[in-house]
Amino acid sequence: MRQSKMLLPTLRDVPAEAEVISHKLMLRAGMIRQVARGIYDFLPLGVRVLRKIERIIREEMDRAGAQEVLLPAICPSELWQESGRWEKYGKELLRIKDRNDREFCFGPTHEEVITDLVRRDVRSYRELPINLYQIQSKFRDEVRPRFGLMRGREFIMKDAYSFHVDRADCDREYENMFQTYRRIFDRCALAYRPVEADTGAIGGSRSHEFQVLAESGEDAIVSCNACEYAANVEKAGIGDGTPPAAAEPTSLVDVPTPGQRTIEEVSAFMKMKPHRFIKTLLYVAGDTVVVALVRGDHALSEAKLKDVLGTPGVELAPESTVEAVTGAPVGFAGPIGLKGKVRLLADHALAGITAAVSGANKADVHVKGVSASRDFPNAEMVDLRIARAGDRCPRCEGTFVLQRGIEVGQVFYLGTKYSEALKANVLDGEGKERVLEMGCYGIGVTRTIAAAIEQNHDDAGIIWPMPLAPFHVVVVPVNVTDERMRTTAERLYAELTARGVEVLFDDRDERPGVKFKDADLIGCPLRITIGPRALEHDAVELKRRTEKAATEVPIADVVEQVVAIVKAETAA
RNA sequence: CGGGGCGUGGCGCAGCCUGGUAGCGCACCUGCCUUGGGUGCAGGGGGUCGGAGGUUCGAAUCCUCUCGCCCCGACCA
Repeated sequence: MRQSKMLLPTLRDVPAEAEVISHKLMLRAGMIRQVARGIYDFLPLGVRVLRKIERIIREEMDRAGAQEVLLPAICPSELWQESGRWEKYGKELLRIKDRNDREFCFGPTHEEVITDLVRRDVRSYRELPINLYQIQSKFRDEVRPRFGLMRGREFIMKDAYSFHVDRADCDREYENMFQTYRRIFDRCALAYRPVEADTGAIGGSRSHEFQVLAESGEDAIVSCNACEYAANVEKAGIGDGTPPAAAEPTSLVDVPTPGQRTIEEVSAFMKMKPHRFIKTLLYVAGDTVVVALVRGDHALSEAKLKDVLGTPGVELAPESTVEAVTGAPVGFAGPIGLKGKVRLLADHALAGITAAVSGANKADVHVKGVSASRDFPNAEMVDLRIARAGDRCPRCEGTFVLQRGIEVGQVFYLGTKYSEALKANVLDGEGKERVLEMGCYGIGVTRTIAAAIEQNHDDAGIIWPMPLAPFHVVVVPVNVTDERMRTTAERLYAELTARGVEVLFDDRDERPGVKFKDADLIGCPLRITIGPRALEHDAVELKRRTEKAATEVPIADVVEQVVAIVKAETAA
């Protein structure tokens, strides 16, 4: 591609809208432009990178035995009514009506549509297993789109859905997809970790996220410093900590704490460390009220609470419920003397705690001397808290380190959640109807681009790994008005292109400095510079984007060298 | 949805407090110069100051409403 002809508007200044590095660099490099909140144009350079990732995904999904389909972006509400998600998905579902007032949504994910397809066209166990995938724009009317491509309202996703006659086969495919995802992200040259994850709104029972490690990541993950265990903090199992020193229960004493509601406030007011407190949180799950206790310095994981309760979701109880159950305004709840039948759950870290402080279920009063065994013996002891650095690994003697990650992919074991709702059955070998077991597997394609840049850049710009690079090499004649430089560059451009190398040819009549700055910003892995110095000995300069210095290569050899490097670094 | 901030040529900004008819850098166009890390000189084009209403002789500037965008908290690929 000739740069003089390419729509490649690089920017010297960073548009004010951008905050994180990937967003800034994509704007500056002329890859994307914002059209509306969370909605972007892809310019030619951006599209080239997008296609690279898509290609890797297609190759690996096909290799894994999946088949590509293309489902509609616009989905009829009826299917979503059938699964129950028309109501449940909430405002994130971008809804529209056609001219006849019939309701549709722009698909945020496609379990309903694919399950509908399969229930209509797959009748026999002999046609299974089947894994269908697509690469398509998805729409989620996010509360808070952010960070450019990291969280858009329209974004490109690879989504795959597999269907099986039994659990064992679905498990097999889960593993197959897990390994396929490893290959995909390995080929994208990303530093990532698969971590155990919550199943979220999509539903299901087993899930891993693929997290690209990056400071700017929105997710917090913990990984064991001794074994392979890694998980999202909201999901991570926590091994047994040191039990609190056994102490004789002390008697309960009310402490007036006027207006002190949060742990921080009461802790400061009473001059006691937060870990001596019991945080009492009221949740509603469906129509039952649950009281959850965690230690004052810990945070409750709603994902874990949800799992423990086996409900699709939990919400903090409204003020009126808190007052009805505790008899006190919000801020003074405690485990002692709750009214009515409520389910009481306590985090493991509270087992055996003595001389703790909690709310007294009276306005402006806390109580000290609380003892777990004496004062809430009926509480179910469960894992409720968000993991932190230093927590004990559930699998070994190691401890957790905390990292931030960008979730670029997730695999789910879905089970029969959708097949049951949509009545997707097949006949098995005995002629009996079986509800299909399902798995689903997503990759945020556009988010992967952002993640790749977060991980591969320097002060001058992007540093593409070869497999994702929009061009393998940029050819820069220092001065196009010089006859020999120009013709040499033209020749190399033609020869490299003929050999299958993707070349950006900077044929613009610009100063060398401008060209070098743009080349660094765009970040092609290789640069060939054609200038007077090397040309004197019939050579050009070959430089890697990762390196400062160039090496002189005879003109006669440079094509072979570049071809060899590109081949080596794009090998599947 | 709550809290904070910002809307002035393509991008980055000044001007607003203290009303007087729009400016700077970059980019863009023309010409000459220059050609190894965002070159120099000269000339030039481009802006309903986010929108609507109001105050005023006069509004980018003051007031009201509204729309958009960004950041911080509850969601997810």
